[in-house]
Amino acid sequence: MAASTQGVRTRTASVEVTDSLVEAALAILEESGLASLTVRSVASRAGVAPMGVYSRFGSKDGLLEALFVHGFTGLETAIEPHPSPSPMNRLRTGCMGYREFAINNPQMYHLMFEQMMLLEISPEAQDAAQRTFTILIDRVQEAMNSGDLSAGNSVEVAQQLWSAMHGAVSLE
Amino acid sequence: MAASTQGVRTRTASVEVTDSLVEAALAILEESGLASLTVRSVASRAGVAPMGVYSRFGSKDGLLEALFVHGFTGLETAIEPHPSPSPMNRLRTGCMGYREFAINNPQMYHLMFEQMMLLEISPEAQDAAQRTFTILIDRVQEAMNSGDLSAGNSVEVAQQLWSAMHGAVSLE
DNA sequence: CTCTCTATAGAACGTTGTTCTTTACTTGTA
DNA sequence: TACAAGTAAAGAACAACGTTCTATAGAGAG
Repeated sequence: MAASTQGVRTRTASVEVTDSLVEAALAILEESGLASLTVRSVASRAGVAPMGVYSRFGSKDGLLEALFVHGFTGLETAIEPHPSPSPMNRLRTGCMGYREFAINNPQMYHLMFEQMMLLEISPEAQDAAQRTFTILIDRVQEAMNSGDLSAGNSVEVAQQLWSAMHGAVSLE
Repeated sequence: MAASTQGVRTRTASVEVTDSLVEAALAILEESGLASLTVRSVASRAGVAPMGVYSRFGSKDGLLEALFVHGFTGLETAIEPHPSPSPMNRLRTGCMGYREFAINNPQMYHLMFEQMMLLEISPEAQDAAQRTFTILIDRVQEAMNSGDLSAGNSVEVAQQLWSAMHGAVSLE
């Protein structure tokens, strides 16, 4: 912030505090669950006052949204399939990566779809989710092009695939 | 309660207060969402003190669980298909009833799967959910018996069907 | 009619998200 | 180097939540 009115870059104290807060929140989320993720607990673990959360993220929801984006970034790399010559194989390993992510980060996975459903999410957060979904669409399209998957609307098929995966891991 | 030690049935004041609380909670849930469903707001709307919720349901979670059961009872009748000679038709109308229930009672639908995922639910509440799921299994089995659906494990197929439906309406 | 017991109303407690105020530090200037 | 100015953080404070406590009113038994 500040940066004053000049072009001079002001060293704004501790930029890494933002990362500390996110890290602390992630740790608490996976260790103790969403119920224990309070503004006070996160700030305390990060070594700052609760006010810090509001300076950086505006509100608790802002912090949750940062976690949301972080989660989708992680999911994006998780569904990045192993390099394989077979498009169908790439699609399969991507789906398995999705399942593993959900199983290994249950709290985070739950938070992500929690937010997606009931909290209105910012455009940039929506971008993060869309980007991940696009990867799935690309994999489906590849499989269709190679003939491994019968041709059709790749977006719709990807949607159904996501639906099925989400439903399956939720029940699991 | 009490009912004293004798067999004499004591008229315990107002049994219908329990129903009033559930009704008030349902109204607030659909009108204003889960965030507005506080112990105070429910008790106030039902015309009793907050303590009433704890006398009847033990806690707020107890009240939510009562709503959970109520919701599954409603879902059960919603997926009860139109009488039709075709098993496949009955399965389809049941699935459409499921979707309509979710769309017409979004808050309730969300609450039901919210609870199912993160709150440990009592055996009787689990029964209510199981009973609903059993109906779906029966429909699938019927369709399999008639040959409309290729034979297989009806439970697994029903699970996949539910997963797909849940995923679809969640994204929708 | 009186006594006893139960269930309720209403206040109170601890914790939450959020805001306010004071303090201390960083930063640009003389 | 010393000083003025502005910002960010610390910690108290506030409203609302779930929950508990306590005193009271009201229903049944004798």
